[in-house]
Amino acid sequence: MAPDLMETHVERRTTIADRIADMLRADIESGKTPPGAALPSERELVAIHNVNRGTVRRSLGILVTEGLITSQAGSGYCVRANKLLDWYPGTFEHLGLRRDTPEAGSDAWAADVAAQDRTPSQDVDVSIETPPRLVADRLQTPDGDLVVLRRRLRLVDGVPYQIADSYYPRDVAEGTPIMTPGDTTIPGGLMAAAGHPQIRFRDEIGIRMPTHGEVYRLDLPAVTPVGEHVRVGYNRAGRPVRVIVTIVPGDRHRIIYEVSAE
Amino acid sequence: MAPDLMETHVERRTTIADRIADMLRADIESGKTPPGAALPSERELVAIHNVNRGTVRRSLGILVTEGLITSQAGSGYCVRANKLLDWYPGTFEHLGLRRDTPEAGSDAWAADVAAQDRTPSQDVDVSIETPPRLVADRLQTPDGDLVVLRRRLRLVDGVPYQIADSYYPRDVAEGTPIMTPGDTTIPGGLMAAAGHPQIRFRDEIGIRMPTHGEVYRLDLPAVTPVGEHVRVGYNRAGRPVRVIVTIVPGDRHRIIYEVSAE
DNA sequence: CAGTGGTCTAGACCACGCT
DNA sequence: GCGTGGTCTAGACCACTGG
Repeated sequence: MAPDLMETHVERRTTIADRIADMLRADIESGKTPPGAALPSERELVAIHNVNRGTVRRSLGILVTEGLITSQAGSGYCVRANKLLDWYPGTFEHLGLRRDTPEAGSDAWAADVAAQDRTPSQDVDVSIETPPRLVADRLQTPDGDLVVLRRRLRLVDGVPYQIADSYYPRDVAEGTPIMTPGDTTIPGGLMAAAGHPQIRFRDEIGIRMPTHGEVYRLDLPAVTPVGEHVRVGYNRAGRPVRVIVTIVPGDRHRIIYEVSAE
Repeated sequence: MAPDLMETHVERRTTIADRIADMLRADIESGKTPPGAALPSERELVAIHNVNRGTVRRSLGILVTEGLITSQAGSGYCVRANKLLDWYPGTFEHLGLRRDTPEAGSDAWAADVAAQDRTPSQDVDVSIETPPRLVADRLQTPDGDLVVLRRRLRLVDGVPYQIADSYYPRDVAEGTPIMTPGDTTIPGGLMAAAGHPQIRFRDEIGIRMPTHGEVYRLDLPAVTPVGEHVRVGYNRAGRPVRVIVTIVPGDRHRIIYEVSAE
């Protein structure tokens, strides 16, 4: 083992792997290893620090866990680079409605993205399915009832950024523009067009690790946490008419609410 | 290697460690290994499955990463149990204010916890420090200026649940109840008492992995993502008078916003 | 084809928990 | 003092990437 790694080994409660990770992290944060740049290979680090490959792998594992680097078998490790997008799921100014209002429909997101000088796009498809229990509970549909599912994958500059799946009771959606697949824009919003303008909504935000399916759809690097944003929308009669489940990778988003009391 | 582990090794793209993790996970999800129960020791699993200890450690590492189990050196692995707490950082009904209003002060949280039949408590201390840049930017204080920091660790049933650190410009806080350490309750709220009632706020929510310090203060199991909730509060003059940074472990919370348009 | 990360084996020593 | 998890070593084979 290299002497510089050995010296502090006894006095501190830090492992060799920790200290190698610290050095690599310092190089990344100082800009010496810029975003996109390749790191030394595992076997090079073995030679540099005179330690075992398992130890080097543990060091790199720490940085992968922190989301600083990614690995690709056959190629190597490189520094990650992701720009944060500000997402405004609900913005209210002075009791008036501004950006993503209950009425505004789905282009509020596209407008937000464009306002940040980036290019939005969406993959949309529509199907009829049995909803997960979380959704059935919130839509108050009987057990086993089918609902309309409008699946969206939202991209920014061609990179997947969000999964936004909307669930509607069949009587609300059928025969309305909601059933139209593709990235369509309806003035006034989908819900108003369906005769159920949204008057109130309730947002729940959970923080968790992604499922395998989400990792695949969003092309997530390992160990990136996601937000699960569940919006239940209600019509004038107080009936829940839509549930939107949005999966928001933590490395690409900042969620913003603006609220005013007068 | 045990034959049952070897059989599927070639046909599927799953590792031995994956399959041992799958078996352990199935036992946890079926309730065969209930919350709080101990898992077999690493060396027992080595004997059971006839594989190397490193492989067993990788299996257990998968479950630790998923947040299903915790490890304790000298003792063993056990199944985790954590109840979710609903947190309402901003709840507005019919344009009126309900729970945590800009005016209501810090006991809104305690009230929410109590409403869920659980017992809140807080550790509070106050100091004067140079704020992190994220806070200085939002308070619009000159570089290097000192601010008042009110540090809170919020506990539920004696278990750490949130870190809530509030930052105030010195002229706003000094000579007011804000400077009082300990878990005090001020009717009408701290900000109103200081002569700066909050009229508007802006919430930013980021999702990330915790820092080492947060892991320690919140006693987090490995690989638990957190939400970083930053609230900037403004007074009538539109001046930012408070920044609250709340660290919310994902395994203990669901964040809820309720918004109404009429 | 040479090099890379991913996985696995078979040992070892340490600090810490429990009893 | 025995068993536990935490760390480290020194090998090995595989699938994949890239020139």
